[in-house]
Amino acid sequence: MASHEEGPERKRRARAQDGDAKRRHTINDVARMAGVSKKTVSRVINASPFVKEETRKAVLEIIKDTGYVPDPQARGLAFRRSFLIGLIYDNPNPQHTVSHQQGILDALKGTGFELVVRPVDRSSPRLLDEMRVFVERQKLFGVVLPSPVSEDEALVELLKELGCKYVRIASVPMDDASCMVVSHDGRGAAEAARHLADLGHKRIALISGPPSFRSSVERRRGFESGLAERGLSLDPALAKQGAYTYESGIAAARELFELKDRPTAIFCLNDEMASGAYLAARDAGLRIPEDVSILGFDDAPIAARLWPPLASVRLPLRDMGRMAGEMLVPNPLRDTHADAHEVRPELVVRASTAKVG
Amino acid sequence: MASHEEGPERKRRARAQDGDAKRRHTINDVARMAGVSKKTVSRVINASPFVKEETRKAVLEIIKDTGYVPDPQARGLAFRRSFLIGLIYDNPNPQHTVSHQQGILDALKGTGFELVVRPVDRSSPRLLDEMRVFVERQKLFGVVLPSPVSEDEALVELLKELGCKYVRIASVPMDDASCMVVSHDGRGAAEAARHLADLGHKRIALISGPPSFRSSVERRRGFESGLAERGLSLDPALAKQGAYTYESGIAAARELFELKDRPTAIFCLNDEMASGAYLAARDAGLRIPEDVSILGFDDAPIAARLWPPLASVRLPLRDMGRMAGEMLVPNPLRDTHADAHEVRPELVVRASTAKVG
DNA sequence: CTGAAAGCGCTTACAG
DNA sequence: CTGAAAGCGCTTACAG
Repeated sequence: MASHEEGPERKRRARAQDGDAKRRHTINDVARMAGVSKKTVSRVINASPFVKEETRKAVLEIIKDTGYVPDPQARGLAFRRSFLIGLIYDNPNPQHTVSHQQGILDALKGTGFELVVRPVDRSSPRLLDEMRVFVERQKLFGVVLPSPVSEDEALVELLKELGCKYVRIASVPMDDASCMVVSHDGRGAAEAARHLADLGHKRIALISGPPSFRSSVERRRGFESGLAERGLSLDPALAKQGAYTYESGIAAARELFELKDRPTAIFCLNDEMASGAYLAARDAGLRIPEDVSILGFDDAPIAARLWPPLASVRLPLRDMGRMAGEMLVPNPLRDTHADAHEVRPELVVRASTAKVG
Repeated sequence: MASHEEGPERKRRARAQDGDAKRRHTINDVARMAGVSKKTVSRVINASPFVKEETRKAVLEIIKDTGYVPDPQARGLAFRRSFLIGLIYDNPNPQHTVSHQQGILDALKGTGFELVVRPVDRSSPRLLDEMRVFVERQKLFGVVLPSPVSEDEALVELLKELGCKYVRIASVPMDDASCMVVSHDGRGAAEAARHLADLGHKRIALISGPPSFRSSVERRRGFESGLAERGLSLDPALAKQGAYTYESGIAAARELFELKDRPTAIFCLNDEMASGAYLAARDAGLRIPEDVSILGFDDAPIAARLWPPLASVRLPLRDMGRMAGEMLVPNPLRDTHADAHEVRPELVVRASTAKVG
C-alpha cells in the first residue's frame, strides 16, 4: 500500500469506485452515502436555502466525489418541465443560424440545459400547430426566436398561452425588454448613410429587402434618418426593392445603372444583394469604387472575399445568441436586469466605398 | 341542439373536449376511455405485435380523438434512453452544419425524436470527458458525427462503451457500413482532375488542406488518381499545402504564381482557399480563366458569387444528413439495409476554368 | 392476448 | 432545518 495515500483522499477514491462499475449514481446513492434523505439531496441540488450549511457541504462533497449528475429526464418529469431550450429559426442565412446557436450554447454551457434546433417555414399554415406540439410535448423550458420568426405575433401569443419562456431577437424593441435582444439595425444603417454622405456622395441609392422582414423596414428607416442628419434625402427614383437575394440585387442594381442620372453610391440592405450589385456594376462597365461605391449589411463571410472587399455593417450575432441564452436560463450569479439587452451594429469599412469622383 | 350532429362525430367531439381545458391527456386517460389497461395502451404506442387487432384499433381511435401524445420524458425515464439525437460538430463551415442539420431533421420529422446540437473543439483535451457527460446525462439515443469529428477514433470508442448509437459522415469508409455515410470526396476530386486534363492542362497545381483532415487526404488521393487516368501526374513543385483558410489560399497561390514555370490550372481542396487564389491571381496580374483556371471544392455559397463564378465540387450535404438521421431512428416502414449509404460528389462547371491557352 | 405490481429518478405537498 | 409518502407518466418483468 502507498502509505502516503491516506485520509480524505483515500476515502474519496473508495467512494468514487463504489458502484462506478455499472450504472451511474442516483439521488438515493448520494443520500445513503451522505446519511441524509433523498429530499435533502434534492434541496441541495436545487439550491434551496432551507439546508444547514454543514449538511449542504457534506452532500456537496459526496456529489463531487461520486461525480453524481441528476437525471434531467427524471427532474423534468417531476418538474413538469424539461431542461431544453428551443431555437426556432427561419433564416436563409446559415451564418446567422450557426452564430446564434454558438452564442446560445455559450450561455448554456455548464447549466445542464441543452439546445434543440427547429427550422421552420414561417409562412406555413401549419406552423402554429407544429409549434404547439413541439413546445408541449418537449415541455420546453424556453425558446429563442431570431428574426424573422421573432416578428410573428401569433407565435408569441401561443408561447404565452403555453407558459413557455421566450426571447425575441429583433432589429427593434417589440415586446417587454425582459424578453428582447435588440440589434438596432437602424443605427447601423444610419451610420452607413453618414459614411457615404461624408465621402461626398449626394445621389445615394438604396436596395431594400422585402417589407415582410422587419429588418428591412428598420434598416431603411435608419438609412433615411442618417441621410437626413447630413441634409440629404432618399430620391424615390433611387429606392429599389429587392428580396434579400443575389438575383434581386442584380436586377435592382441594373435598373439603377440604367438611369440617366445614375447614383454614385448604393447601400444594399444585405450582402447577398450587394454581391448582385457587384455583378451588375461589372456588366455595366462600372468600376467599384471609382465609378460607384457599394455598401452592404451583415458582413457575411462573402463580404471580405469579394473584389474589391465589400464594406458592410456587422451585427454581433454570437453575442446576441449568448444574451438570449442568458436571459432564458436561471443563473443566480448573474444580475439579470443589469444591462439592457441591446447590441450595436458596427460599420466595417473596406475598399468598396470611396470619395465621390 | 343540432340534431344532424350525431353518431361517432359527436362522440368524438365530446371526448376531445374531455379534460382538454387544463392538462394534456395521459396514458391513464386513454386507457380509461378505451376501457383497457395502461399497459395495453403502452403496447399500442410501442407497436407491440401482442395486441388484438380490434383492441388496437379502439385504442388508436381514442389516441387520435384526444390528440394524445406520449410524454417523451416519462418514456425516456422508463426506457432508460431519451429520444434525443445529438449532432456533434467541429466544422468551420457554417453551410455544412446548417445543411447537415436540415437533413437530419428531415429524417426525424414525425418520429418524435429531436435534435440537440453540440459544437466542440476536437483538439480539446477535455473533449472526451465532455462527451461522456453529454451522452450519459442526456441518455442520447444516438449521435451524428460529421467530419472531421467523425475521424476521432477515441470518441467512437467512447460511444461504443456507452452503448450510444452513432453515424459517422466521412469522405471514405472507416467503420461498419451500418454506421457510415460516405461522401467519396476522392471521386469528386478525380472528376475535377479529369475535367482540367480534358481542357488540355498539363501543369495542374494542387492546394491541399491540413493533413489532419481526412477529407484533404482523400481529395488529394482522388485528384492524383484522376490525373493518372489521363496519363498525368502531380509535379511535387506544384503541390502546396494550405490550411483550408482564405489566407492560406492566398499564400499558396502566390508561391505558385512566382514559379518560373507556373501552373495553368489550380485545384484548391476547398472554396475558401480558391477565393484566396482569386486574390493572388489578381495581384499577379493573371486573368481567370484566360491565364489560369481555378477549381474549388464544396460549392459554398461564395462560389457562385465570385467573379468569374468558381467551378467547384458539390457534396449533397442535406442528403447526407438525412441519411444519417434515417440510419439512427428506427423506422419499420423503411428497409434499413436496402441502399448503401453513399453519395456522389458532383462537379459544378462554371466560368473559372477554360481550355489551356 | 391482457393486466396488476413495481420501478425508472426525481420533486411536490405535507408533516414534524 | 429535515424526512416519509405520494406522484410525475411511462415501461419492465411477471403473471395469467
